[in-house]
Amino acid sequence: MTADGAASPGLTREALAQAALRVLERDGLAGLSMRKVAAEVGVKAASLYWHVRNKEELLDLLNDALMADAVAPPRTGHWRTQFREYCLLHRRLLLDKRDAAKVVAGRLAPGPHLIALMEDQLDRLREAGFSDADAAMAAYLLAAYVQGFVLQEQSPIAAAEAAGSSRREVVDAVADRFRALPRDTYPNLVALADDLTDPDMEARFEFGLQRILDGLAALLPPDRR
Amino acid sequence: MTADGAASPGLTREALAQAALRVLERDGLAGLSMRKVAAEVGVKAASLYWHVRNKEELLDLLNDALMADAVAPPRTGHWRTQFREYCLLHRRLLLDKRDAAKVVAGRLAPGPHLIALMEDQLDRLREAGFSDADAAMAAYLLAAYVQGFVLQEQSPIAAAEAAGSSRREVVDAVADRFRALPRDTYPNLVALADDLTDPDMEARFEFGLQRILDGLAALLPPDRR
DNA sequence: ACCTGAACACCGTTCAAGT
DNA sequence: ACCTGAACACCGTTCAAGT
Repeated sequence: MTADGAASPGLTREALAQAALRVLERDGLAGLSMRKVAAEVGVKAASLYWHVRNKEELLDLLNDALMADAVAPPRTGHWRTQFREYCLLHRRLLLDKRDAAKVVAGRLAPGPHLIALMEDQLDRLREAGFSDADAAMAAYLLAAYVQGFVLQEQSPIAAAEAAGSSRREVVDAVADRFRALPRDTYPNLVALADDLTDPDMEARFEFGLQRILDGLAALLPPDRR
Repeated sequence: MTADGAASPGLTREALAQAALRVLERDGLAGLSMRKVAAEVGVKAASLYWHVRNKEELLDLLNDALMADAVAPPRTGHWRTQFREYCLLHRRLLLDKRDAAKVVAGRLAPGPHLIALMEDQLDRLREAGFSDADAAMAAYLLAAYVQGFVLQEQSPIAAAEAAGSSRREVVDAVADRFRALPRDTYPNLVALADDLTDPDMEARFEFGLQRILDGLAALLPPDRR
């Protein structure tokens, strides 16, 4: 069927990645074991090592599978709105798959899907007028922001779920801790307890995003901002 | 000796945190087990559960212990230079302790040391002229940036070490992969391969930091920027 | 070429039992 | 009040052996 002449309908690395994706969704990253992925694909754990060097390599495959659904926003309008949209989409993508940020974080070998995304982003940044060096730095900065933010946003949820309480409860507990501090040594924490624990993460994400975009805009000549 | 009247020289939670810190430095986060921390403190693993609910709680203690060495920069000069210094120090702190960013990331319950730090930062931000809401958001943004950046920076090093190759080798390999891409479909990645893999993380960190500070400055009335 | 059984050296956590 | 032995239900990985 395929051009490479191999007839084997057997285990593909792609099939492995999909299986890992299902286990991730079901059991989270902490529950993702070689044994479970193997079972998911109808095989024993030891067999996986024929297809993959070790678990780390399986996570690389999973990483790329997570990026498979990434889409680029329409290439119309100001570069600022394009990149705002880019970051919102990327956050959504990571947020929608369980523990996705944890899988992606600190994994520097980009898979083919991420590579395609980077190419597109760099193209837009250069067209917007950024220098080569600035475009490279800006792409890195935006990716780091989104990943870092979602990691911060998603991990406590998982931890709270594991402990059996809701996100809302956890946040409220933190706010209460702030308010309960001695006002004379922690006047600012007491005063800003509500602002610090505002549960509207959407707004929080947007705030940081706008600051970064403002900062990037300042690199451009005034007529291109 | 102490005011609380307890004579027990036995295991403190503080001693546990210090032991965890030593194990972390020696074996990394992946090698940090309850059994090893117990051994480090001369006790069996099961005993730890008398002092701590579970491993998660031990990691909370470790988290706070990591923040114990944090220092605040001098409160002189422009708010911008104060917060630049703050972020540089915070990055240094995380970078100097093995896997520190991984421990800290996504752990939202702040320990006493982090609480003191937040109080100080909020105070400076408000004095600089930020509104309550903006000060809260800004503190979060800066912390998220530093943690996210160091996580990205530190994890691959650990992975490379585990695989037996140096960071330099890994980065070069990525650059080679970019350059080896077909130039017609990935012209930007090929052209910017060097910029994208610039190993000067110090400069990369500074770039993002300056963009964020620029963006924050734009929130202030012109005369206070 | 691909899969398995069995083993090795580990995990976190619980719990009855000790002192 | 604090610690232990022993057990349970897991891990990732290797390797000889199967087909």
